[in-house]
Amino acid sequence: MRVVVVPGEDGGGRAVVSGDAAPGGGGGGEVGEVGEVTEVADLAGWMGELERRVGPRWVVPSLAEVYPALLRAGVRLGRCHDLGLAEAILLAFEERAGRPRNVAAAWARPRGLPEPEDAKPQARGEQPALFEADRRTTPAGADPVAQAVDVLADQERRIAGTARPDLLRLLVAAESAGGLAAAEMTHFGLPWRVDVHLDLLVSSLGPRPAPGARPARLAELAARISAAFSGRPINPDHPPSIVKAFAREGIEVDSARAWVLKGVEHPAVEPLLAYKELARLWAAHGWSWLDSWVEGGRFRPDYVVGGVVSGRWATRGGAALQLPKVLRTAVRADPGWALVVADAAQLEPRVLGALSGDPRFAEVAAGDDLYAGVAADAFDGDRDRAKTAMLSAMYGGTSGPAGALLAVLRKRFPVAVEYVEQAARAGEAGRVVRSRLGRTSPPPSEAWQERVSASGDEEVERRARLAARDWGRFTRNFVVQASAADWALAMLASLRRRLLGETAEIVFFQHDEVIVHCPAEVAPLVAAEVEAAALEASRLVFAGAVVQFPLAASIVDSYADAK
DNA sequence: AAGCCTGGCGCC
DNA sequence: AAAGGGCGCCAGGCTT
Repeated sequence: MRVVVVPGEDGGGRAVVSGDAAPGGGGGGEVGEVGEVTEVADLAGWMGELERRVGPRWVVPSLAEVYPALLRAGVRLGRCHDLGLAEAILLAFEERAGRPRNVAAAWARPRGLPEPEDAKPQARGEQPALFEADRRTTPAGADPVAQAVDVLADQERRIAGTARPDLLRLLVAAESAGGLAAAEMTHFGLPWRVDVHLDLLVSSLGPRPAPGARPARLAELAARISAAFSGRPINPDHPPSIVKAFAREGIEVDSARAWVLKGVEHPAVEPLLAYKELARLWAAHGWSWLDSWVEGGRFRPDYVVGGVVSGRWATRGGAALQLPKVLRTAVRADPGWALVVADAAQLEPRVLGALSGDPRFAEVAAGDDLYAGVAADAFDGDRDRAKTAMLSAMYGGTSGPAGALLAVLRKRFPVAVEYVEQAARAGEAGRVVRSRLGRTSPPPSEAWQERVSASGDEEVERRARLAARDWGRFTRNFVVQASAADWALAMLASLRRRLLGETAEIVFFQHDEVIVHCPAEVAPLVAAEVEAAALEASRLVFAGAVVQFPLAASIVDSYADAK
């Protein structure tokens, strides 16, 4: 059973029960009978009750808008279809990404895509039209629930009309499960020991400075930097002034990046590198970060499901996906509880192996360490060179030794390398590419089209080639990154479903890594479910692939102790 | 003052 | 032959 729900005001809403689509989508994904619309005063209570009794698949315009309030009311949902998330995937698939046609989709649109001119944000308080007119089959002003039913049917029809409706259906289901998991992760929060974090800040930066002042340790380093430049005051936070200061000493550097400075012989280098590292900690994850993001021993970032075109998540505020490794020690299980930390090892090269079906690659990738296997087969056991070669294949790197290493890789694993090169050629030609499940790369902009097709002097044509290659690198990486995101999302969805009846909270998910917080005695079961979820994701996303996707779980007290 | 850009660096 | 993909966030400094 499916229940379509559109929230209204003051915690109420409207709902309608809708029949299930014909099994297997053989009937073209028609929505079955639609019942009477129910006016609900206490939406959370009503949904909680129905969830317990029936456990339907809920259909909502936007989980991000509905689910947090339900969670606060103590209601968790098992299964869901988020119309906005599904719409974003379908519009991209149909190469119409610029025109989301309902508010939820506009909200959920991956960042980085151009804002459509006709999708200006609604004024506050104004009741937005749920759907734009272009595809509406119900009359203007019709019940929003009826419109949602209509959109659901439309989406199912569009999915059924694709070459692989099974894969796209899986992607849409996984995306919605991700929407549920994301809201739950924010609700539960990542356990965060403020005292541990504060100790770390004080021991590395000194006591918390007054507002507007620099921490003592940074001020000392700044003084040492200025002293090293003949006492002339230098602002270490201003890269151009650092470049100029070195130039005055007769040292030409073309940037003030840490890795550039590492190659410079000068007394200012050591304090500068130390300053950069500490300034980063202070600015990005210092006292004000703690004030803003950690409350009651929990870090609660806002996750943006599908926020990256490849299907990776983004976050809004809190920089949750860039937690520096030194801070992992602040992530601790509650007393009597444990963290189950699981990380898919070498996910992207494994994904490339599975996508391409390269038989020799599958053979050497069988072991725990894929790069070691590739090295033994093609690089005289030199793991670093094997890794560089693989990364070049997936990222399009060509500088330094990368080109030559890639040539070796191509000779030994022609099928795997051809897979990404074909994606690169598609991008260079302005075509879209798709992930394993059908997540589709955005089409290049019109500005790109013009630049690439420009003809004229040598410089213009050189720029055209560069622009084409830039986009080729993007699509080359997209097929791997987005298919890895497919797998990770399917794994998360599977894990979430497996843990629904347990006392266990998924509290963190970062591209290829997941953290579960649970009572210590439940941890072994959770670890087993993590591995089962990885197997299930592999079976669903890469059916028949020889390549394995190990997801080893470790049970720890502190995130810093994982692996 | 607010918005945008750049350089830089954290994570995958 | 070929400038390694994706993000978020910060400070500084520019423009509006």
